[in-house]
Amino acid sequence: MRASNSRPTIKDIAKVAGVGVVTVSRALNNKPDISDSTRERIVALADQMGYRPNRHARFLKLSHNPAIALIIKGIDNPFFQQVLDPLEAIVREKNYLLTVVKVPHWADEVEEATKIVDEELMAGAIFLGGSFRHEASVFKKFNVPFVLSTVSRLPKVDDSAYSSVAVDDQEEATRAVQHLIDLGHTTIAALGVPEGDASVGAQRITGYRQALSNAGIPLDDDLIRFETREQMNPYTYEHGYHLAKRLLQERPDVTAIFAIADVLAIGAMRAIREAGLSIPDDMSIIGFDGITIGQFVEPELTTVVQPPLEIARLTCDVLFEQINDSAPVRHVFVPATIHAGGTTAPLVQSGEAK
Amino acid sequence: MRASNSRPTIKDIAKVAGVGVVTVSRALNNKPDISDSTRERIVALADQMGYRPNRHARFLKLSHNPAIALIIKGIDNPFFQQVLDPLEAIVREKNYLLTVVKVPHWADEVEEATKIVDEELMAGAIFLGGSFRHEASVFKKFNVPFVLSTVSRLPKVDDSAYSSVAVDDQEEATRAVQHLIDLGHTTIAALGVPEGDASVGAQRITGYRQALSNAGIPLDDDLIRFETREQMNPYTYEHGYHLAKRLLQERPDVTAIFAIADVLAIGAMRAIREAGLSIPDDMSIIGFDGITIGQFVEPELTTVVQPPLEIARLTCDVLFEQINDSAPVRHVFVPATIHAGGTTAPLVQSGEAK
DNA sequence: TTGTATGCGTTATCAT
DNA sequence: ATGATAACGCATACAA
Repeated sequence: MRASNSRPTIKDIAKVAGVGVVTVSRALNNKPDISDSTRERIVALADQMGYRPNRHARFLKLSHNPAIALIIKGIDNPFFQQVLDPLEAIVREKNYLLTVVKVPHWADEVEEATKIVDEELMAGAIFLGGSFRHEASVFKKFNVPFVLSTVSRLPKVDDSAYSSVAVDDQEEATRAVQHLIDLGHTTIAALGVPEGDASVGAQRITGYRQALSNAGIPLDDDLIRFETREQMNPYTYEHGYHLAKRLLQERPDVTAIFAIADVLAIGAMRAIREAGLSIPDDMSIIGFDGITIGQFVEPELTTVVQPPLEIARLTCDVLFEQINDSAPVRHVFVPATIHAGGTTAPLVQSGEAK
Repeated sequence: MRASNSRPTIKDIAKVAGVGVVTVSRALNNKPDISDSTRERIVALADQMGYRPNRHARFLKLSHNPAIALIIKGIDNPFFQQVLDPLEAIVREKNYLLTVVKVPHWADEVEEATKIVDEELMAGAIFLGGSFRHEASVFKKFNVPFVLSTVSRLPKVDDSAYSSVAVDDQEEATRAVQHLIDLGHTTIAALGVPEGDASVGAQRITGYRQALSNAGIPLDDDLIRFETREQMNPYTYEHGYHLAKRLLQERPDVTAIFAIADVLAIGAMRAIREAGLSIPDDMSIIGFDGITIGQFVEPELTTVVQPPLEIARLTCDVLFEQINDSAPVRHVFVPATIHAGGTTAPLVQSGEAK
């Protein structure tokens, strides 16, 4: 039953067609130096015999494997799905195979990627998300082109060591918080980057601090909420829920929340409702990402929208120009937009809070 | 720059170590017939030289590729993510590589799968979701074990042609609709399986009809809503929203909705709110799947919960017992449970609707 | 315990 | 235009 032994090889086809293997190879790969008549004959025969090329054999010889590894960490965030989808389409369109490797959020994504890429002799890699705690050295091991998607600056690593396509997380976060400040809020909490995350989470928090600082609002670290439970994905509705639950208990003076991800915001919204507060009248909240579900919760989520299609397209552009043309590393920033939903409102100046 | 030419092979290691290639091969694969001292020496050397086995070479020889293809159609449904995640973990734990192939919902998933599996000489395949319009014949082409996950009965195909792990979609749908009937509803609409879908969608609609029939409620096909726009994924919030929007305009007599997927239900909830109706007082709605976000919308979604972990585990069980022990095909049904949220309520007997 | 020779399916080189 | 042969990296049967 465990067939596959029955699969015809070019040798079999050659035998049946009464030609040499190399002729078959040429016919199947649209190479020159072969008469149209024999080509057609062979192609038809191969099709009829149910021939499939053996990638292992082919790429053992060619040592060029048209495959891209897509390393994705923290898949739970639906936003990644929204960029993964077009990414996959584009890669396939270029006749490359995309191998998606999900790594648990506590694992070392670069380590995993190196292994896969090396063993499979892949042509390149894309890191979607991820929290890079790495030193520059780990990227040295990487001997194929790679791009960081939705991740921009890496604090410990020199720009020249990698490429990236992302929104300016810090800048956009500042704008988001500025939006809350413009509405009159001054006691603004932030949810929640775990310590040690050296990536988008940290940058968005930096943006938060920046906005407060710009506005002359004193920083209060107690308002920056996160949790560091091991083996727990920080980008989940649950996490946002728990963070907000505690926040509301401990800090009834808060009137607005900046969540570094929509999933956290949506989880927080439930906690806010459970606390008997109304959104946005008693509590404003703004998210980050622009995931689809944000438009279907009540009220519709106000958030910083990252353009998934554009990110996907640019990621592929940068990657393939490195693969095909040996182009140098590049850092692309794409603009985000604030989508005004119904979760933010001007601060009501009165003492009736709580 | 495009290195990978620099990767050491066992030949290089053998040269440096002053031994034969076969000794290296044995050392690296923990084979017997090799002294511990040389093994350790070689392993250390390989590590130091940054050796990585070349899968192409290895599996060209072995013609057994420890890789599983995961074909997933209609990825937009978040429920698939919830089973994909543990699935991936289990497969990796068994030291198999999982290649996820997403196919657009209008493509032929079996065709795609056959190609990949053949070319990569994969050991097996898992179909996650999908709408199988196929005749039995297409499965004959498949010469490796495969399992349909979250899909049970295929109308046109004999049971002996495939394995499956899923809830009993028809039965559970009947229970869901029965739940609405028990609350006193009689004018119950259903959202939305496109015509031609021969899979879970159709079965859940069949379950809906069954429930009405059991209760002696006359069937009204106008209450079964779906759309057949080409190239449009039916399992989205948007789709549910549009279906409900029209339904509410055309049929103000409806008091309850059965959605064949949670995404549709959640999309519909927005349409219901926009129509000025309250959930569940003016309109009850029940979903199917048990996606996480259902617990974070307001009110919390009442739904039929499929157990993703159990489905993932059983899918792997069935697949690997076929791969390793040549076990026969098997059909596993897992029980679902109705999660009582806040979107269903007893019918209020009065004329104030609308 | 270790090494030599062979072949997996394919493509490139060099012939004819 | 076509074919014989070598080579890709690895693992196995067999010999030493």
